[in-house]
Amino acid sequence: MPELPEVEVVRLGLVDHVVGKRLTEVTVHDPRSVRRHLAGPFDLAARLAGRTIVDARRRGKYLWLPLDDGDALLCHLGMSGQMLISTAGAPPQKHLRVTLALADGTELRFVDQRIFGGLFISDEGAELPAEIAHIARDPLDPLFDAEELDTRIRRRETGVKRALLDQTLISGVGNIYADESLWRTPLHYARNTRHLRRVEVATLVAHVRDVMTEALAQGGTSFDALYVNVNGNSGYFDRSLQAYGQEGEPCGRCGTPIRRSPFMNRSSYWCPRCQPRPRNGRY
DNA sequence: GCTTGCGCCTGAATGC
DNA sequence: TGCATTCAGGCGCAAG
Repeated sequence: MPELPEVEVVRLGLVDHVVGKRLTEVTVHDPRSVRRHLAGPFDLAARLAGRTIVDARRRGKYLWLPLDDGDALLCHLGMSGQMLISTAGAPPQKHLRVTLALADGTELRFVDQRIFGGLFISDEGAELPAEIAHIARDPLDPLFDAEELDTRIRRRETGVKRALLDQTLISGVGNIYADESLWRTPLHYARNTRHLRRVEVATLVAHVRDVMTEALAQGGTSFDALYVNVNGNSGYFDRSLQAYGQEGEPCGRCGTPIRRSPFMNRSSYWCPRCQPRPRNGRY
């Protein structure tokens, strides 16, 4: 599934393949993929036709394409979304949801098996769409403020992994990178944010940034010039994961079998020795 | 205001 | 073999 590094790879692909180009016709094949565009699929298509894409930007896992009229086309890939460049007339992909035809004869195609992602237009959203203004900066953003995060996270009364997944505190962190960063620090996912020490928060944030930077470096290598890549199989996951998905495997530090615990209707992977479960909520 | 949990989806994997 | 159930995940929003 696309996490921040994969989304950044997609953004770079969009810069290369669609920025500066004019949209000629937009076809919505499945209205569920534009459900966040409240005016409906026909309105979305009509407003995009004839517009020129002037940039490709990102905040956290959101992408947006500023248009020449000041509006922006927002995109979230969700769990399974892909942005593909095709030549017009190429056979449709199995889960093709929206086709955006470009004046040069190519097509930008939004393909999404599970429809957790989607497209919508933000009025006057070229600079920063209002719909995503609540999303915090991510750790790869030059203006990311680690001091501010430290203050806000330690004011919270919640588990540290919940905080990592809260996009209003820090964006771009999904379940996989949360587990990897907590393993590296190391911290148990249920540690109370209120009782974290400054150095623990600082170390955690440094590891989040490292994990993402490493994944970005490796994800970029699988990028194909004709394919705005986003299938999550960046190769990084196969080689480098220390915690996520490693249930029963020996911890890379101490050899203790990695454990899997239910967490927010999904899973958390952790080393019971390096990341001991807090007993009273403080530790 | 802050925190928590549900529902949206599909298809692979698992259970009976 | 075939049908039913479970699981995975990010995010918005309603409820607590």
